[in-house]
Amino acid sequence: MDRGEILAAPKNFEVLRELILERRRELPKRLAQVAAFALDHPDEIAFGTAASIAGAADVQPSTLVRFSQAFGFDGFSALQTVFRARLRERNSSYEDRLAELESGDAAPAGSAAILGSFIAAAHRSLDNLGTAIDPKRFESATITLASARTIHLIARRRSYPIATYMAYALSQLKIRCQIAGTASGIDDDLLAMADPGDAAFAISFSSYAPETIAQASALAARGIPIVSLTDSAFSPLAECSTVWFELVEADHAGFRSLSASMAFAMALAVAIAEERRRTQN
Amino acid sequence: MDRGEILAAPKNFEVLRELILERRRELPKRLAQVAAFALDHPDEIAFGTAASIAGAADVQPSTLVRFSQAFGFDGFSALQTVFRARLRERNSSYEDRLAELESGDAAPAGSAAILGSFIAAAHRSLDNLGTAIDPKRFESATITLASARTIHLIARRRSYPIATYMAYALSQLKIRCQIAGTASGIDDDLLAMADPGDAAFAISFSSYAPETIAQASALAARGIPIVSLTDSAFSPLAECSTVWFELVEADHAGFRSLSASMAFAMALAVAIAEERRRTQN
DNA sequence: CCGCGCGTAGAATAATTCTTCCAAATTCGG
DNA sequence: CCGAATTTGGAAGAATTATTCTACGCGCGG
Repeated sequence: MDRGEILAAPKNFEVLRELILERRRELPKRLAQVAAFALDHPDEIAFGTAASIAGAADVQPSTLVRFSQAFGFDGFSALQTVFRARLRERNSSYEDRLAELESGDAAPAGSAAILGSFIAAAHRSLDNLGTAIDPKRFESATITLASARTIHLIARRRSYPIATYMAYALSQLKIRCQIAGTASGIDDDLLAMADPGDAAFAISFSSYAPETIAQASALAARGIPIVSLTDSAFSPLAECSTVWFELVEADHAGFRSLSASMAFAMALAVAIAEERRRTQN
Repeated sequence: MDRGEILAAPKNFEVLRELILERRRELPKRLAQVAAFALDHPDEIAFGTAASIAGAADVQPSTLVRFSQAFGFDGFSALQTVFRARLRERNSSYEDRLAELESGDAAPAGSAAILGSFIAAAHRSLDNLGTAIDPKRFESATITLASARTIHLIARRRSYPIATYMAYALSQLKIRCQIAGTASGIDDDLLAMADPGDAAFAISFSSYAPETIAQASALAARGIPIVSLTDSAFSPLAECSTVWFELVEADHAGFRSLSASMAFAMALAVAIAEERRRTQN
């Protein structure tokens, strides 16, 4: 059996893929059959059971095990793990870079690795943003906010920078807005003056700031439409919102940047401006 | 057991998700816990085993089965199938969607297209960030700021949100910082108290805010090291800085989001904390 | 034409994983 | 404060799934 191949099992899908392509010709018939199937239907491998995959590829389950072992895996399950990992991290290229940076004993100094991680995390967040946001809801949020006389921005702590940015962008776009979250005392008074012709955009993540929730639901109770950005469908913000979006920022060691949220915020601001231009002219 | 719920198990993830959201209030504690976990970590459910998921969600495996049955499934496996199907679909259409987004103003409705453009722009910005930042300079910036007693954050207008975010992050990391840019009058006084043991991080883009430049150069003149983030080597900020970084955010129709800057800011904050931890312990 | 070796199928076995069940704990209504 | 109903934890068992093993078939060289 040992033709000198102590090849370590690749733990990265791309590498495995290359390896399979490379060795495809020299494999025996049934193993080649498995190889072809694996590259053509990676999802099937990721999710199926040995029996179901064997059926689909028209081989015996044991052939799958032998195939796996031929590539250095312990058994079929180990190989399957690689196929699953690929689906988990759905943007493989960025993920690779991250892995390189983190495992890189070429040791690009500590801080550079941290930067790399945050870049990778931001890429992931953006990908997630693209798939997680329902265009229709985005459209409807846009319309809601575009038809408001004044847009109230509600955010604290980690979300606060997003609100300040939107305040800046909206002002530039000549859209009236009012930011809550500065000097605690004044906020509530300002929000008390909000009338039903207004609308609010609230942002709150993770350990939800009580003031944000309180202010948002107070406005909601008075019939003011709320659009919100949060990180869980269970967020208390979601409850009182007319339209809400779930956005989970990927993290590096627990620290999250706001890259995707910023892209979202900016897109929303510009979309609102577009909508206004369209309807008012 | 039957409280009249002969509800058919949803076969499609979206429907299931809605159903979970709808019924979450009336669920008992542990089942609610599972519900939250399921919606927050759908991938985990898709891939894990009952035992591993139960561990992650901090419940018993049997609770997962009960949860599944409460939603009309035969058992946990049946529910898991729905989560897997979702990943499969998403993954297959993922390349398509990305292609749509990047090919620019293609099809999707107005506001969704805007969001897509901003996402694509943010991706480009991040790529650019990865290649444009010199690891050595990043390292040196980290060290400079890590050895400061207090870090002064200087930013206005469009850059201001970055400063507020860093202020938040640094506080969380127990690093003393002082933000300039709030009430104009006070800023200069606060900065006047800065001593040579401090350092500053200044951010300014494009049409450089005069106050930012003025404050940065005033500090520089007093021998306080300045790290800066700007968008051109010719920026007036670069002149008076000890270390500076050039970061150009890609734009959509002239509007820029701050995605890459946010990733940079967060990385810098964490790198500073790491550096402090390393040198002080 | 015969024997040798590699590859394969299929069943038996071993391991893992899901499900069921019941006692203990909790909650809710009286 | 008590009792009934519901929910929960945990472990035993049922089912599924992966792996191993042995015998058979096929091709190749002697």
